Amino acid sequence: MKSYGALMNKPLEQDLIEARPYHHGDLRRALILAAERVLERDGPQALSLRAVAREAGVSPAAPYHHFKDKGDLMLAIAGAGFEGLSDAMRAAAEADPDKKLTTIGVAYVKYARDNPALYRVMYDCSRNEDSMPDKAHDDDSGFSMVQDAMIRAGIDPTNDLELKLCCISAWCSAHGVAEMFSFAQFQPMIEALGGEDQFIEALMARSGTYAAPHSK
Amino acid sequence: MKSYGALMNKPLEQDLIEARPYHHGDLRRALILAAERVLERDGPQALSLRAVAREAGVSPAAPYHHFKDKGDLMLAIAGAGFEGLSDAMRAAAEADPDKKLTTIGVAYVKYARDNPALYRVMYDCSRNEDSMPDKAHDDDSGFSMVQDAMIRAGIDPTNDLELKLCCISAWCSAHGVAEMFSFAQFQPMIEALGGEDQFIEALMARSGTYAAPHSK
DNA sequence: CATCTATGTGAACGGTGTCAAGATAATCTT
DNA sequence: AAGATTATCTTGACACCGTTCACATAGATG
Repeated sequence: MKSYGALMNKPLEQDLIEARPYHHGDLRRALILAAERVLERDGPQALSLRAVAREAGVSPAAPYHHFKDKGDLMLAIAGAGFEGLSDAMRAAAEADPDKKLTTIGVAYVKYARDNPALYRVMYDCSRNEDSMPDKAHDDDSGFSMVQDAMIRAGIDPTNDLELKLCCISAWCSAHGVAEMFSFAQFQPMIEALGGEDQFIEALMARSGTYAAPHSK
Repeated sequence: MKSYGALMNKPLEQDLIEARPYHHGDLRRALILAAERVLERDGPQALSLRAVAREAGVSPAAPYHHFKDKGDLMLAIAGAGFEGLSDAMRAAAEADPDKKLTTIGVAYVKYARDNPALYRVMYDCSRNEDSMPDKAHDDDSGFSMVQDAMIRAGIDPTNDLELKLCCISAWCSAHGVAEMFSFAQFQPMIEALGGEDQFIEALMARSGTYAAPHSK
């Protein structure tokens, strides 16, 4: 028993944590928070299991009592990220009386821009464990908002196949912009447009005009 | 001197290599080829410097005489990948008399589908070292093909800003589809459409209708 | 109280990227 | 041709990683 005692039996520094199901702090949640801290501070390639454990003040083996392996931890982090993403989209949609598609798409991309490391983890681990972005398919989540906006944009709501195709296409476009907009070679374009926000909005406005041609 | 003698002073097994600037085989190229072999055989997460060196039959430190570090090797692999990608796009464009945008986009996505591990490496390392996808900006490369197709689609060729914006948007969309189309939750949709190809074509057809609205 | 189980530690294994020191072989100079 | 130079490769080490194991400890349960 040496140096890991930071949160042994004592309340966590951040009293954000309310429940404490076990004799030590709620390490599971503490680990996810620590992971997000590491992510923002040191970037995604520094996000190792050991670094997270270190940040949380526990031994390298401790996380294995709460997560099957590293991928499982990443999955939990990604889950938190997807929640934040869908919150951001919802907030944008509610602020826009027309609930336009581009409004939601811009919110999506801006979230990715503001949380680049987290966004990377979200899709990195959802590629490996393909269980994850089912979360994005849940009814109260982003996908249904896109669907609503798509109907508002003129897609026939009774044509389920077409509707879903358009939603998926829009989702892919947003993801593509989110991943690429920070490429160095776009910098002159960003300056020409007068800022990142304008660049994002310009891209999203051109990324798909879902209208009559496909909705028959 | 133990076991790394595979290509010491002897011609490389694959006589694909013509030039041999130094006293041992052209290890630089041999490493890139070995990396591609590892990538296809064991997937992207198995692509370690040591694995590549092992595959090429040299010691773990040998690559450091040809590449600054691991990222530099990845960069070289990605470079080869981008060449293959632009070849695939050009071939598709030349096969299509109308040189339509979707033709090129579909070729892009299919290349990503057929070389998933390589495609991952291409964009993984181009995010870190933002020097890379300038290669995709070279004049004889993909970007100018997209530009041509964009003009053919009705974008005003004299409006350089608008033209570039539309190209970037199309590029982002293709990248988004390329990264996401293999997600598990899209499987039912793929079956409903009758195959991957149809799915890709449907998505690309909806990903951006670059027409009058933006070209004024 | 004693016991059980959930949760933590410590040490170890094989893997990784990277580097410094030494060996070896092609090239350059004379 | 011989010696010096330089490029290339090996060896061995270091720190870090993910993971597992045996063991310690502290709440919960009886």
